[in-house]
Amino acid sequence: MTTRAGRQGNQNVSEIPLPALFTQAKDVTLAELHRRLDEEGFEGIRYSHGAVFRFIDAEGSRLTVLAGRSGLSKQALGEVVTELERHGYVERAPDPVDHRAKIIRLTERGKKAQVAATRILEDIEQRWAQHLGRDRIGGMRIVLEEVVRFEKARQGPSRC
Amino acid sequence: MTTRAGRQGNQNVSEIPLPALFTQAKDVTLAELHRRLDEEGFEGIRYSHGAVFRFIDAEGSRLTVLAGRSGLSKQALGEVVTELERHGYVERAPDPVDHRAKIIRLTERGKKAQVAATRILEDIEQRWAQHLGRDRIGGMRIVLEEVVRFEKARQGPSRC
DNA sequence: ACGGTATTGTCAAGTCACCTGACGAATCAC
DNA sequence: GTGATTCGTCAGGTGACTTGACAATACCGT
Repeated sequence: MTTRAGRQGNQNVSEIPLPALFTQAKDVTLAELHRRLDEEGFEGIRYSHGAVFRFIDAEGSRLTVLAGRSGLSKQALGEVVTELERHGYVERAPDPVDHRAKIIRLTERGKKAQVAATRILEDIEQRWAQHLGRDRIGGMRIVLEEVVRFEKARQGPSRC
Repeated sequence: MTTRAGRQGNQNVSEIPLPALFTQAKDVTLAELHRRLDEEGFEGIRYSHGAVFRFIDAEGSRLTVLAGRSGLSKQALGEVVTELERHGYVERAPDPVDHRAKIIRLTERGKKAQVAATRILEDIEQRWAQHLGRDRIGGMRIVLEEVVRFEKARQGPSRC
């Protein structure tokens, strides 16, 4: 039995809507990334943790800075940091200059996880390139970035 | 030529991770879709409602069928249906054959919203095509679909 | 006709990824 | 030095899901 719906009087059933297509692409990529991270011993890493791994500075960053860069609220990011701290990927150190602030820093384990995640994502992209064409995957990346930039420019101007 | 960064081992910031890229593409598309639906008088439509609009049959569908097609649990889908019912997009009618089941059917308003959503998404894609190249957008779509199929084939066999 | 099993949809409760509002502590601006 | 601002946390809420339990109904073999 086919899992396809296909009985709707409309012809283009195979035309999967754009948001669904993007979501599926994200989901399969993330599933593979997390599966392989887990495989390598980096357990408990979830989607939202990327906000830290992606934006943290080598010498550590303040929570507020991380929140700003990731676009999350500082409360949300604080929770993510607590979670990562519990798993041993980051640590909170008091800022010697500003006693209100704490500096969030990757532990050794955190740095290794960061490197592993980058490597796995590159590997996934390379495998796609091998099977579906290097120029086609590269083109997809570029067009996606342009699409995002284009739509943000269209929607953004209202934002102050 | 363009501002592209070669992968020379330099940790250039412009290499946005794939999951983030897909998520951003989804977000800007969905923002535009919902903004324009709202503009046309179709209010209260949210992301999860697509599970109904995408998979419902013209003559109506059972909740269980919709859940199966969308991949959601029937509880989750039931909640979505209740929400859409409250906004007047769908209605629950008892199945005359099977008294356990209820048939979920689009109202006139629901059908108009469905048509509008399809039209808006086509329009968004066409505008991208005009500004960024028809073949490039078409290519992105095809490659994305292949990527999803490829990854699902890779991940799928181990499941179940 | 009857008892066992499978199916339909709903209720309850929990998880994850966010959000806003309120707040004490520390720093900055004048 | 007093007031305003900034830093991170606590409390509580929402949206989009999940699993488990359940009554009502339908199906099936005897």
